[in-house]
Amino acid sequence: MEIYYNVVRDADGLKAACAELAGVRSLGFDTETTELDPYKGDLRLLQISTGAKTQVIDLKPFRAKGDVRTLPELQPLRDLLSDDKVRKIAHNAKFDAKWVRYHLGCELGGVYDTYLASILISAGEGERRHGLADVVQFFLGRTLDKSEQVSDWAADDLSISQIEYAARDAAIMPEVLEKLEERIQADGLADVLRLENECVMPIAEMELNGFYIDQERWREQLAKVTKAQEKAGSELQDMLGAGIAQASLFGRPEINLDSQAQVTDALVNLGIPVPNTTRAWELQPLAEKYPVVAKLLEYRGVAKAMTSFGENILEFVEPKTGRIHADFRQIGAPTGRFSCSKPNLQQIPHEDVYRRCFRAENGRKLVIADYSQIELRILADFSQDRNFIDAFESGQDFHAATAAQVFGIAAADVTPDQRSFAKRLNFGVVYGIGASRFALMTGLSQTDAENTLRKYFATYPRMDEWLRMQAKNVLTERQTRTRSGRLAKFRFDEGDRSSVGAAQRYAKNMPIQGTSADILKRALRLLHDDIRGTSAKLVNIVHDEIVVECDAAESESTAAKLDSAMRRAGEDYVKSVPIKVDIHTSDEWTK
DNA sequence: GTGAAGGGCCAC
DNA sequence: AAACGTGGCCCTTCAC
Repeated sequence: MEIYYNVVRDADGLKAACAELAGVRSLGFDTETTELDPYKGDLRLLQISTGAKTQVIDLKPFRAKGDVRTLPELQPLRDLLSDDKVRKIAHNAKFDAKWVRYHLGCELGGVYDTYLASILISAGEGERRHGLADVVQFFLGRTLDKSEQVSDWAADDLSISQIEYAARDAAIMPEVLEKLEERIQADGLADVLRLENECVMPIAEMELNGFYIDQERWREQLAKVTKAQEKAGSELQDMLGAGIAQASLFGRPEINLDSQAQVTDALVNLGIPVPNTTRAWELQPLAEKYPVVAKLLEYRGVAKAMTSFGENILEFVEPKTGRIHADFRQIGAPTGRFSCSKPNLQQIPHEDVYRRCFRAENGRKLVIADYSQIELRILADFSQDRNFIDAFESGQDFHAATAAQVFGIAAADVTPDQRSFAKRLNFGVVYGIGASRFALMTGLSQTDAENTLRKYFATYPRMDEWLRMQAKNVLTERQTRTRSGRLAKFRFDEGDRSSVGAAQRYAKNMPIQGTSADILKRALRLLHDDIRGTSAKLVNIVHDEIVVECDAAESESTAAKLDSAMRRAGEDYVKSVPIKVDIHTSDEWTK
């Protein structure tokens, strides 16, 4: 493909290029960088394309004149990039947005992300990849050469081949958008794509902000866990070894305590009836009778703490900021939920010993907010069940209210046991639980579990109806949606009961889990706009929770903004059930 | 040596 | 026989 491009290397050239681009409403956009991490490398090229002509802006000569974050002659470029009335079509725009934000000091406005669009179109059918070359191949039927992607972008003089590669990636974007838009419109995905596009910049900012971790505190905790692991490990080794015949000159063979196979063998040698798996919930009943099983569970606990939540997390601290900048995937799950890695800040244990290590920097506060029972409220709204909605509207303890209705007693008479039952029921139905699993979970007999579920669904008949309808419709329609219009398609083998069952449970859960994700994403955008220009920074999200760090003096106004953004976002998608946000301010990421 | 699969377990 | 949804990370085991 012939490519028509112009390389910009000075202020006059930039001014001319920006003047030429002024008035164009939709532009292909891409960047080339010397590293993948904006804290570690330089932004080298920005490519901005009308499709017919591509401006390739080389920042290297500008960098020689001073700090490109503030250099006045780059202002026309910043104005163009931050203008949200000018659409920037980019593939995985979060990447480019982070570099623009950190290295040019402005937001990327008007994001249209072809990567997210492609994922939305595939609707959870996981067989397709979504790299730019894959998307171009699939939607345009053309092959895109990505071999220059990993070339040396720090070189003094870039090769013609590098420049052409860079220009081509931006130039192709308007065409990709056109093809994607046909499918987006046809599949009714325009609203959810807007939601996703508007969320890109808040997430880019959050990753740049990072979450402060008190390394000293973390290491103190780690030292305690290390001691506990050594102690539990050697005790467990002795207890397990007691069943093994004294073997060789070298004493008892050492058992690898992390190997299920070896541990299971050792337990069998001790005459312990080991269940099919050695998972904690299976072993728990044996722990009372057999001290060695209790010790195994204790060891597992500390070993998990050591490996998943040990020294390795500190390796992710960025030296320039002293903070952890994790990687958030915006459509991490087909339901629309985020996933998080390197490290996963969504799975830090609840215990204060871990969470208190994540804190505000000196002179600042954390404002921590989460949606109260958002998934149950969404289910209530989808099903329009009167009893269910009433329970929320009354404002009383929801699980207690369920218990009162299921057991046919007054709310005041609900025992803690009954409330706990109701709570597990409430969460179970969101996942499409069955009687046998509920029996296993609660210790009820199969019959009692069935009766309890029957009573539960009799209490909430419209909810029962809605869940059944979801399970029924998926068989013929093979798809379902969230409130934003996010689509999930299903593949299952009609002859295979387990695959049908799995699809039916997912059809019940996906609209609920996915609408919760819709709401969080909407809230992030509203918040982003409301805190612009203040000291507040988004630092973490965990499915139904948002953590913001701000100056201590601004904590009250930040809390009000966060509360308002989350509430409005909830009310955008849930109309007939009140939205409740629990919010508090703290020095640390604790309750 | 490297990578995939499976078990186990952390979060919501 | 079993079946409670979504992730990521660490470990062992096993194949290449």
